[in-house]
Amino acid sequence: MTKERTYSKYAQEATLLLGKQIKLARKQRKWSEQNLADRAGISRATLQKIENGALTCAIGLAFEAAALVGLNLFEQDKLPLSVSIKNANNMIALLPRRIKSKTRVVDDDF
Amino acid sequence: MTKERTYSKYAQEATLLLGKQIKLARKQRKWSEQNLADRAGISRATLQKIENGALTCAIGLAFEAAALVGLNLFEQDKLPLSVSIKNANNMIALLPRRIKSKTRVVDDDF
DNA sequence: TCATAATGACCATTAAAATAGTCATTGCTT
DNA sequence: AAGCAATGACTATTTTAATGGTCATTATGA
Repeated sequence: MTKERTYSKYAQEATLLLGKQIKLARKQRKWSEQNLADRAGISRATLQKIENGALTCAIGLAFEAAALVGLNLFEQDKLPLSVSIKNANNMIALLPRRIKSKTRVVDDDF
Repeated sequence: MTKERTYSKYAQEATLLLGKQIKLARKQRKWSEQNLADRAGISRATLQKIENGALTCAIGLAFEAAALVGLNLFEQDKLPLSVSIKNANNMIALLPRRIKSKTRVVDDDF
């Protein structure tokens, strides 16, 4: 028995939703799986996993496919991603460089 | 020479932004890297890659970390993710099951 | 109707991620 | 001021993803 990894419902649903949105956008563009896979530079098998919400796929490949079909990740902040990145960096810079955890983490691996 | 994979600027920035947002939220919660890694059930090395915007990390692991620090992916649609998934499925069901690509894909692998 | 190609599902192989471990540095707390 | 723990970086090993291939099915365009 290989160590079974568990994912939160949220992570599962977010990944699945991304995949479904990619699939929908691809079909709206009338692109076949192979067509989009070629554009993204990935195999059709991998694209199928992405569209099916596989949690193990590389995030860069999934985001690449999403970008190709015109999906807008992080649409909430209407700012360019580069600006949002800088904003996040600025926020991080305001916080202590090192965090001393007060809390102990519970080991619920039983 | 291993075949070098290229990513669009958009995929790179989206991945980096997600990582920075995770890092920021983690610090705001005063969690150390090890602390969050333990909660997510991943190694500290992997969490570092995620926070640094590595494109190769498993999307499920990244989303898991994001969920743990309270990030809201897909915030634009205020609906529960499960509802959004169903909506996407309904939209997909309205489209032809198979797409006959008219366009040929250009092979720019030179 | 009919041929074609899109889809879904496998499998074996190869490439790469995830891990545990280590080490040096240095910020934070007391 | 001092000790400790957080961070950043790296390595070898194990685990797993990504690939290319195949095959059956069947929706779709001609």
